[in-house]
Amino acid sequence: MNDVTRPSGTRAIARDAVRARISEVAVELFDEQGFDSVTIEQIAAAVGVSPRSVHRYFPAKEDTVIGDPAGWGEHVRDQLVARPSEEPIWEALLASYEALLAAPGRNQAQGKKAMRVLGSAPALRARNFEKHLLWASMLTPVVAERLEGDHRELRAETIVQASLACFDIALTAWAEADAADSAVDLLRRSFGALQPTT
Amino acid sequence: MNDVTRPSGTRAIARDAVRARISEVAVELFDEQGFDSVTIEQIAAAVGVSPRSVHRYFPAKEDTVIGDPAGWGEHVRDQLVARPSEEPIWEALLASYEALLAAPGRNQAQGKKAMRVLGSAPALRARNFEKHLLWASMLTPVVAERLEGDHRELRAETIVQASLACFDIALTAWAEADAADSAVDLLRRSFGALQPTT
DNA sequence: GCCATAAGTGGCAGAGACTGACAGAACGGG
DNA sequence: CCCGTTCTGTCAGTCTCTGCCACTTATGGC
Repeated sequence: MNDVTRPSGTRAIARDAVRARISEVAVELFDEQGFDSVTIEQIAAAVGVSPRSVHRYFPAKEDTVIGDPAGWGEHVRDQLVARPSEEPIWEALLASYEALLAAPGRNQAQGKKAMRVLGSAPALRARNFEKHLLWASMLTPVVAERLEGDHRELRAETIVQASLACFDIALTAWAEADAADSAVDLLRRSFGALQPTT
Repeated sequence: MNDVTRPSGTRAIARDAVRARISEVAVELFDEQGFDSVTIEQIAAAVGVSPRSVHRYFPAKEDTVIGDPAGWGEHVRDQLVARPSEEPIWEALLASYEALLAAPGRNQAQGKKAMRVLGSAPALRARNFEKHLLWASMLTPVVAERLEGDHRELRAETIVQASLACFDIALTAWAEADAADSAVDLLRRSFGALQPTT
């Protein structure tokens, strides 16, 4: 996951570290006190930087939890493109998301806490949806390519959004459940509830 | 358009009228200048009320465009409950949304402008998604009631979210299209791209 | 018709998120 | 070691949103 930026430098490393630290502290505080009652000032004080710097790393308060949408979105898209073209689209999408869940750099415990916090505040869930829209714009062209018949664009959009909804539902259920089911199992189950028409 | 506030029940009438007027003016301004560059103060001045009052009618700036989520959500749920129980769930959901589109009080032209504005700003799209979450929480129990087999809750959640995605996609496409297709046609087409497994 | 009550409104003060500008500190390359 | 780049903190400011209080006005009981 660490795309150690080529420009050999202590600076880039330090920046990533500070960024990760802010995110970590923020999620911790949100989990304890609730998203709304934690101020940027508190986060900054806990980390040991100025409030201005927190805003430099994360444009919006919600981004401290969401992370970098574009990076993971590209990951999913690349997985999807790599799937064999004769594979049904729904299975290809499922496999792509599974690959994301299995990707390195996804700390299970911390990821679960982040998901739990993410579900606690409407503002966060809404911001998370923005990420989904970004992913949708990346995935829809790939899906449309594979479809046949009329209205490919609209159908592709529908299928992609539905798959993202499955992804979101599975992760939400996983974060709330008592660890009885794995995220992958929930994802497969959610995908199993729908089927694109041919 | 300007209702004289003469008869009995002046307060309730005036309240609804002011609320509608604020929403109308706000959407108009957002469409002209963009959501972010219009301030509450401008809206208040254009309507002829104080900024404080605008916030009294609409807790958040985005709500001037979104409207009242709970009211329409109940409308959809009531429609769904009223559908015959032997009807396939996917058809029942489609019929419920169709009834919403045909409901009185949905001005076609103004609705289209609102949808266009709604798609223009991330903050608005996010807020719209919160409406979807509210609707989902109302519809999921009804859908779960109709399902059979295992994992009813998760499957119901998946089906409801997918249907809401269809609803959103159809309206977005309708607002952007050159009026070639009606909203109902687009909705049916989007629903047609998916099918819940039995 | 008169008056007490409740509802609605406006103005004020303040918290909090976010932004731009600028000066100083830390770091990396030469 | 020096200089330019990068990062950071401070300051000032905008805007959304929320209590609070005083004032106006419609409503209902008499």
